[in-house]
Amino acid sequence: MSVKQSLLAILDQGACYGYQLRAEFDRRTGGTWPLNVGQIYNTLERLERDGLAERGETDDEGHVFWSITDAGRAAVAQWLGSPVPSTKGTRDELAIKLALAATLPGVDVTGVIQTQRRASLAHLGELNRAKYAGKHPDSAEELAWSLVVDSMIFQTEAEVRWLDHTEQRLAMQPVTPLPLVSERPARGRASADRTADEGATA
Amino acid sequence: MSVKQSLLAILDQGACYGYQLRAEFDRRTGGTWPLNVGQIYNTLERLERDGLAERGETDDEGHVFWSITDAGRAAVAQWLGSPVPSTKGTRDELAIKLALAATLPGVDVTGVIQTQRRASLAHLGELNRAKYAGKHPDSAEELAWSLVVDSMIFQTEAEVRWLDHTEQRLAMQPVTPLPLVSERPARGRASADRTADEGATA
DNA sequence: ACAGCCATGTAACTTGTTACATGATTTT
DNA sequence: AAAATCATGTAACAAGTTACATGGCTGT
Repeated sequence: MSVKQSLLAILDQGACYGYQLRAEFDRRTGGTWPLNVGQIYNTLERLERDGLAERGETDDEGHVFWSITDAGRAAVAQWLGSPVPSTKGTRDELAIKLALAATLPGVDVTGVIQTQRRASLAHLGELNRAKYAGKHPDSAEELAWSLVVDSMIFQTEAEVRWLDHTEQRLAMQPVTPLPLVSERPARGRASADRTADEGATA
Repeated sequence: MSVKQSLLAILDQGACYGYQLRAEFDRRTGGTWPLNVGQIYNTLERLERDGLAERGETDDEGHVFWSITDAGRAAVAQWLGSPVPSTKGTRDELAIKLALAATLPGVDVTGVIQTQRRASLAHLGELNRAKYAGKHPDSAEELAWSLVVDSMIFQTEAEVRWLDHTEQRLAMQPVTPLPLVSERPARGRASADRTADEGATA
């Protein structure tokens, strides 16, 4: 949900045509978010539909220029002024995967963790190699790129730490795998003494 | 892309009907991945379309049971046996947002960072509060839930560290914002001396 | 009777992603 | 002439999300 906003933020600097828009996006993210050209035109039409951008003139070379609307400018300000929406609940694939692996009978959780750990460490190595591959962030482009790489490094490091932490926890307190509940839940309203403890996780 | 796999992994334990499937998923993730009931039926049909699950009998109470196929079992083994795909390039909304904010003229990057930091810390507080809210992970369900919460905590902590790190970096080495390139890129093949340094970021 | 859960499903929609078609221009 | 790039677009698809319709069962 940030491609739309990103393109809009660039459009806020001045009218662009599609291809140029991608170039600007690439330049500012160092290609860390591979953006297909076709996607630009999709997104632009969606922005137009939502009243955030509008199709402008075509110059003599055939470039179709797009500009931002007032509503679009407001959307950019809103985007930059508010934090990234912290999704209540994870959409973290790895966390869910391990939680499932830990509670399903017959799954080698430790094996899953080890495999993941190896892959994450390898990924981390690649990231660090890319980071120090003779590049000194002297230009603004490279600095922006290295910020994104740093973010990936930090996230991956956290992933590894969590994997280790989880492995230790599971070693100390082995999980009894949960089989499928054999008896089906009773129909009708739940008994009244269970309705109060719902908000705990929220 | 893990809902499909998750449901399939549960189906691997035995035939289920839709509603039961969601209950099992919820139980094993502690509701940290809010899964709409309707989504179950969508997903089941997609699994069927892909030959990973198949519609089975309906019992006398009207429950439509689903079971896993051989291909589905293979898919589960594959899923659990291989690491989560490390997307080349981030899809990290926050990283991209900051990279853009840092390279666009007229954006208060520090403000963006501070706002985000406050929000992330608040989120972290909620997570820790939820974690220690009288819950001791004695049951397998609660342990699985607490693993997911730990994952969120680790990720959010990494986020805050990265924000601090980024703020310091930008303070030491201010970014000259990049205006849109005024001259349009030349058409035709790029000059030969730039073709070699593409693979560096990959 | 009514509220509320159990249970199945349908339809629409959002964002992201990929493949393809088309043609102009420019360098080798 | 061939290859590569610039440039615009269309179509289809994948995955997730939400809203809604429908009906049965059960406890208050």
